[in-house]
Amino acid sequence: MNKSILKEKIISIFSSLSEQSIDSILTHATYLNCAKGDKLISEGKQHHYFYLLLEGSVKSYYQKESKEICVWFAFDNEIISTIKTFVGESSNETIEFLEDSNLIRFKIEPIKELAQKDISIGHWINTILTEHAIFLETKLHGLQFMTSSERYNALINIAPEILQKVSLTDIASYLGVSRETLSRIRAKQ
Amino acid sequence: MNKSILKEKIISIFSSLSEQSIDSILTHATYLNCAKGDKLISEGKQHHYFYLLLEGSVKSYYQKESKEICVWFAFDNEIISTIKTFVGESSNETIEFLEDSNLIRFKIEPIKELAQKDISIGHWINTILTEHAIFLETKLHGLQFMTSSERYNALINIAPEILQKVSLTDIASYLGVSRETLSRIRAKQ
DNA sequence: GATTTCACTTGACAAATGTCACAAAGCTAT
DNA sequence: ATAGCTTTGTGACATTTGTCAAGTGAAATC
Repeated sequence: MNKSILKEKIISIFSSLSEQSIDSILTHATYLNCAKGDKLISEGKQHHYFYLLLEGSVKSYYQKESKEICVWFAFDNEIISTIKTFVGESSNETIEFLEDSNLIRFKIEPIKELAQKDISIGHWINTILTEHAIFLETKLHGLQFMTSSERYNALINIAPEILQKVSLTDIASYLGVSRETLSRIRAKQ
Repeated sequence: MNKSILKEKIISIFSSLSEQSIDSILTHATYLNCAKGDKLISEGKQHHYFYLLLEGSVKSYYQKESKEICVWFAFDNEIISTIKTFVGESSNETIEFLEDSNLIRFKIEPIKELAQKDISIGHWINTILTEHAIFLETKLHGLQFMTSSERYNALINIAPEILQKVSLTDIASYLGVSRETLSRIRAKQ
């Protein structure tokens, strides 16, 4: 994919940014292809990039003994990062591809420096952080407020495509129930 | 409390900001006293301010039928807001004082406008958002990863003062267990 | 086409937690 | 001090969910 097609796509996704700001961001961007099963960010490690997932899907999970507990999933045109690596600490999540994917990699530090000069980039990062916080609050609310079957129904209402892309095992851990319990929830409907 | 003492205090808390930035923020600030039981922000309503809690304590909770489910607590020198009201939507949390408290109220919109001009204020808001997101992730991780007694022990290790200021009923809902279960967890130790 | 592998389902049982009811202890105001 | 209210603790029981084990079905591999 050449730079100009990339730029088209980025302009449409980062609609809040001026073309000039996008140009300065693209200076620190690289196009990438990754295969199903590849790990993008690993638990316990620092990581100096964040990503825009152009096409494909990933899951983010914690490791608990031999089990994985999914925290979130991302699909086409979503920003991928972890807060911890974004502030320079080591990640507590692993991010893994659910299918062959292509994405754009951005180096965090230079973009943060840009944000110190270009206020629209600062504002853009702000928006991403805010949206992430709202996502986390909504998820927390669901875990404390709703029964597991309510959470399941809410999920497939909001993001039905998840059933096509994500295994029921991963969805169960995302919902905070065992694989078997999710199976029974689905059987009752 | 007069303006100069206030300013001293704010300088020590907002250490990342220059004195000039603090001055411009203080233009939109008011000193406030509130009594135990008062509600600062109500579920379902918009709210145009955020706060710095100077002395005192608050709880933030969702209402579920007749029960309250606590989301977070705040004590001396902490910033108080809800993400939803910060982006102009109506709150899904209620914030209520656990004791007589004094605080500083900041009008959100003018401060956001300041952040568009003063990059250090933008960066400061950014830091608050990031810390909040890390708090939420940690809480989520605890809910999906730890048993209730592990969560209880983690809480009183990190914030032992919470036992003095917050009722066990509220702590139980914060931990995601019933009042009775928390009582039994405590009895076993 | 047979075999292996993987994802999912189902059953049986145990463990954790919620719910309801009531008792005990601590506060508040008179 | 006492009455009344709120908070916390405890017992009995029901419900939910997890765990272990076995079974099914579909896709992948040979």
